[in-house]
Amino acid sequence: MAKHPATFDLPLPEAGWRRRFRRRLLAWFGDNARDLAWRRSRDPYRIWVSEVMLQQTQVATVGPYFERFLEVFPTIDALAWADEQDVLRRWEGLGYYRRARQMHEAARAIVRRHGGVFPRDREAVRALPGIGRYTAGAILSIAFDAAEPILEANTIRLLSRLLAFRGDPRSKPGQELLWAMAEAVLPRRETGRFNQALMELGSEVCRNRSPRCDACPVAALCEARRQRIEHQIPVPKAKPAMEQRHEVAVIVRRRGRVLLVRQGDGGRWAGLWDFPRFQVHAENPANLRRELIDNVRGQTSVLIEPGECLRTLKHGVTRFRITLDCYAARYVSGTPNGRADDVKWLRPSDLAEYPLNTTGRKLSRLA
DNA sequence: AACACGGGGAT
DNA sequence: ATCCCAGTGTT
Repeated sequence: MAKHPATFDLPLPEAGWRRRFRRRLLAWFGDNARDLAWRRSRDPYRIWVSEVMLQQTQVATVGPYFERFLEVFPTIDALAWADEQDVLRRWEGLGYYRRARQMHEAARAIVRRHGGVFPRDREAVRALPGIGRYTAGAILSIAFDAAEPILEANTIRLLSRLLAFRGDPRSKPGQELLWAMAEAVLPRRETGRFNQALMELGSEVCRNRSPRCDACPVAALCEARRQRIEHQIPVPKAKPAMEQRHEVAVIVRRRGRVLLVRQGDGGRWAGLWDFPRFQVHAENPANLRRELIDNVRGQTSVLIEPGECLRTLKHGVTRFRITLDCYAARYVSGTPNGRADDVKWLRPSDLAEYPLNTTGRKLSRLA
């Protein structure tokens, strides 16, 4: 191992190691690359869509969304001119909906600033909303073979193990080391294929729970393997305590229509529609009923008569485990608050046209 | 550095 | 039930 810069904890590999690593990795990838939809084209737009969908989202989950999205929005131009509600509708169920809104905004920026052509310039790409260091590197290398490194979940694990890096890979110094490693191993040519090979190996062989070192083409080059500490790397993420929370959603019916509200910017499900939904604190049914009525009135100025609980769903978000009771309610009188854009009485059959979050979609089948 | 952001796959 | 996933942007 070569001498390393003073800022790093560990030495980066020297030239001979890097050469052997690349050769073995690429040979392995030639035999083991999965046939993924976004690997069938080098259109930067398609690569971009796949990379954004794949942010914090598993390959298996993205699968069905990718082709459907591209059927409806086949080009940057098509996406740029689309209605945001339509974009969100195609994203429904994928989560992290900010990604869809930012990609829509970025498409408009590409039309405005770059004539509708995806830019090749690193700074221009990084300037687009929703494209950070990883996604920029991935698109530029995969679409254009630019000499850009990548660092994401799979390669963090792989590179950490290759180096036997015992620190926290999410920390500032950990990130610096691993980005330097990602750059150090990068070849001059075919950087896109190489970066995908890194991710593939990290995903399929250098797995989180049970790494398959017996099937790994670079096991002999792996410092964690040599020390038999591959199971201890990377160190697990600190988990914030889950908080229990109780919410109520209300299906307010009036003359064959149901009341929907649109979530404001910045928070959960921004831009999506939902049934009126509130956090409640009451323990017993009588108080809960009172609280429910007050909440609906407070947010919609609508008087309701709540019926029985239709069903209870449980779901978790980042910090909360939520129990959601869904009530049917009869409209009595009043007018919903808010702009007409944000509050609507919809025919149940029209709910299909509106982007809802996943629990909202489940409840919509009761409406 | 710590958080918020979603939903589902894997064990 | 728990951890994690082809991260980004804000505080």
